[in-house]
Amino acid sequence: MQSVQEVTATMRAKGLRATPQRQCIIRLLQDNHSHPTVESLYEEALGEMPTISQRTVYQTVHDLESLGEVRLLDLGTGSLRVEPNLENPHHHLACIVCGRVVDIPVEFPGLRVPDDYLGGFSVDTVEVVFRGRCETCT
Amino acid sequence: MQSVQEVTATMRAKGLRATPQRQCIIRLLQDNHSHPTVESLYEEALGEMPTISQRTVYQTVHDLESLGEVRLLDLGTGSLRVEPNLENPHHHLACIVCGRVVDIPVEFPGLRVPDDYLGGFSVDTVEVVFRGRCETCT
DNA sequence: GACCTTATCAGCATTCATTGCTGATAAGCA
DNA sequence: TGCTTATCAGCAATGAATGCTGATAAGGTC
Repeated sequence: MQSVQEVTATMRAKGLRATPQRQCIIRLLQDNHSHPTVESLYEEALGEMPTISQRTVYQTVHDLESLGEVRLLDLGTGSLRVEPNLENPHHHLACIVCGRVVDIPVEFPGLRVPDDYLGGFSVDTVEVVFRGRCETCT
Repeated sequence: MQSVQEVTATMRAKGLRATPQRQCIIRLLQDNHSHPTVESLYEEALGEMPTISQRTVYQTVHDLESLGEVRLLDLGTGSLRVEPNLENPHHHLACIVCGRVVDIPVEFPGLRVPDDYLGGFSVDTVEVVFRGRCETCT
């Protein structure tokens, strides 16, 4: 995602208000490669804004998705995860025990649906998920 | 998955009881390529067994997973989907609108995590999900 | 800087998928 | 046929996510 200044500018350009709550969440997502859940984002935000509500975090994260600043991942870990790193295309490696997710910044050429199997589908995205156990969960 | 007879034999061998409810669900899954949700399986089962409970369907489906007869997929469509086709390795194409899932029986060579990025992870499975819109949802 | 309009917020209730729990039932063995 | 005990039905409970509403404050205007 872009810098806090750029994102807030984009929000204002779209008629959205750059509230302290939103700026706080945007700040917490800067250079964040931990794929946080909304819950963990919320808990971090509580440190800076003791009255922020979980609802606001959900809303903000969805707003940021609409603006194209983050992606919301469902990797089967039970809850939504926020992915602010859209600049470098990559795939994911997820721990089936603790839910930790790390980026695999590799492109796999030839990863497309053969025409025979398309059956009228129009494909937008390809997602590769490697699953296993991380070092501490082995 | 194997035939109804084979699966029930496997269950008995493992000390599980082959109840009519379980046999009904196993039958509904035979040659089923629709990736049904538990809810839809339950509704189909109600036609044959009007008193079966959703809870039983959940339990049975998990039991079948433990026996290695089915896989339970979370493709981000909001609910669990049952995959009885484990014989032919394949990936998935999912409609982001209606949740329909079809198999893509293609293997992609070279789909592995480069050692540089493993970081102590031991990888068990690779899953490729193509997302888009199916013909009727376009 | 003060004012006003209205998007946003906090907090709570609600939904939906899934799992926990318990007395009653029936599968499969002797 | 009878007995033991896994399984079932039905309901309550959990957890993630969303809907709702009065109160609040962001940001443009004067």
